[in-house]
Amino acid sequence: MTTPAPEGYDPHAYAPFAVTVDLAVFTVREARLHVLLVERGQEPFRGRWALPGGFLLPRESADDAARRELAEETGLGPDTVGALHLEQLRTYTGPDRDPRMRVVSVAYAALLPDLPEPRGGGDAASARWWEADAAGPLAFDHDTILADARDRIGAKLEYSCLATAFCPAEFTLGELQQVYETVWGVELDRPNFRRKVLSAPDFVQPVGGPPRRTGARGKPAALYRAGDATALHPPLLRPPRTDATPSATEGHDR
Amino acid sequence: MTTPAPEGYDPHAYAPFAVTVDLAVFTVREARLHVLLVERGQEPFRGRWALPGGFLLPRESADDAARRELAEETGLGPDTVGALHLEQLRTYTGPDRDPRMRVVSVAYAALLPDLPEPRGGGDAASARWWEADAAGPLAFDHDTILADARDRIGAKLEYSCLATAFCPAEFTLGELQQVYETVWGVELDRPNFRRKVLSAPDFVQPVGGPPRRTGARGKPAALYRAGDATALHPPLLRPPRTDATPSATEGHDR
DNA sequence: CTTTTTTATAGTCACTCTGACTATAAAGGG
DNA sequence: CCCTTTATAGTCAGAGTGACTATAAAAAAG
Repeated sequence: MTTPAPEGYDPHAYAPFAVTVDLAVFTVREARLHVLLVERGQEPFRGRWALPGGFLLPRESADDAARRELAEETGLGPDTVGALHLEQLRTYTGPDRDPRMRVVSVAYAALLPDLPEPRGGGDAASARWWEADAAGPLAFDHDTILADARDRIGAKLEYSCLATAFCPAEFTLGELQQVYETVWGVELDRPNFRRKVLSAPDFVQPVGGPPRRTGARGKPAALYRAGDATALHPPLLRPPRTDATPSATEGHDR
Repeated sequence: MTTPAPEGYDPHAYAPFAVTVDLAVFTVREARLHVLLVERGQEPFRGRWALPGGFLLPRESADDAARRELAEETGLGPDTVGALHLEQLRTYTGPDRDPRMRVVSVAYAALLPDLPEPRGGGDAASARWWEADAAGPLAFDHDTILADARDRIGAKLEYSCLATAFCPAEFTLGELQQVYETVWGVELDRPNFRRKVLSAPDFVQPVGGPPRRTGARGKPAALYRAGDATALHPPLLRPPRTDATPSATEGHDR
């Protein structure tokens, strides 16, 4: 940056911006994709739901700010928040995206296993999970951010090992498949899914010991934990949708 | 953003940041990947090379700023700049990335066909193409940005139709293959490459008329232009490198 | 003008991967 | 004890891929 650097270099000669982070926090519960939203307590968009987020502190990176805000909104311990998958999505810079002032926002996507209801700790008076499809019109440009985040997550499931971030430490292949089916909105063939996951090196590793027994019906499933790989070879391509879905990875800025 | 919104909402109560865009502008010339760099005229990093870029104007989006800066640095007409492929990479927010002040930078990658030397118009006194592998230590965190940009471009060639952005309006399959080989740093089998490109729907369309005749040696190649597709089905996966290359898509923020 | 060289394009073939499907195993419920 | 449910194993045809060979169309060499 700053290539055509100014002479005296007075910081106030350049337009100051407020910088925030916005978080699209996803989980899969009851076979549906959920997103964490908070209700706004004041204008603008008072009473509307919004993605959690907040301002960067003066000496804080956006990654740090995202983890801090996430801990505040969810009440998760810093150990949990420090370990979870957090991915920078893109930055939204439309000049009118906040009616009060010029704000650029660095958006993140975070993936969580199914957890108990968030404790509305910190400043978020009311935070709760919403089914992603039912997330009404949100404040600011958060509908756009949410849609971009869903697209990105869906795409990354294909060629990364991201899906395990939705699962608890130990999980069955059925649970992992449920993640794919929920995010993609398709049904997958179980033996084929199994074959592909197990043939991808280091995607999952079997965990010894007896299978977990919840009040489930059929044959108990073997447990796995996430492997060391981060990329998926070969990729797990989602079946082509009959209705042409434009990939929507391109173009818009606000 | 701004969920825990303040009461009186004084903009100066929140840390102001300067916001810039940085551009990693790539082209393929003589079978090598090149990147556009500018030499810094003042401190810090005086005399070092850097990615072109600059500050956002008060009512300008980052996309607009990127196109404006690109036009200024390259001397390209607004029509050309308006049409080229510009992709937001990620935003760099390390608190110490600029020693003078707090600057967050939205990084973009841009792809150009091989063009004559940039006219150092605008404020960039000296802008020139550097071979990407020979781009020495750059100013600020631009080495990181450049490396991230190369990773991203290489990955996107696999599953998008991005490669045509490196080619002129009409190109041969050999030229398109050269783009893949240069960016990936591998050699590809020509008949197989041809088969895959032509079988991908709407990746390229043949252009009628006589083949272009430069002083080339062998049988003249048919010309194609970019098709309507933006995504590539099936993807054109790069051959697995013998030396394990970590995908480097994850993690670092500055 | 013929031959050689060079590049583009067509075609082959074995192997792998994939999707669709069937079969068996291990649990719980009646 | 049989039936239902879920997990896991296996099968098979077709698509896709990598490695390779063959032919076509140009320019350069002789």
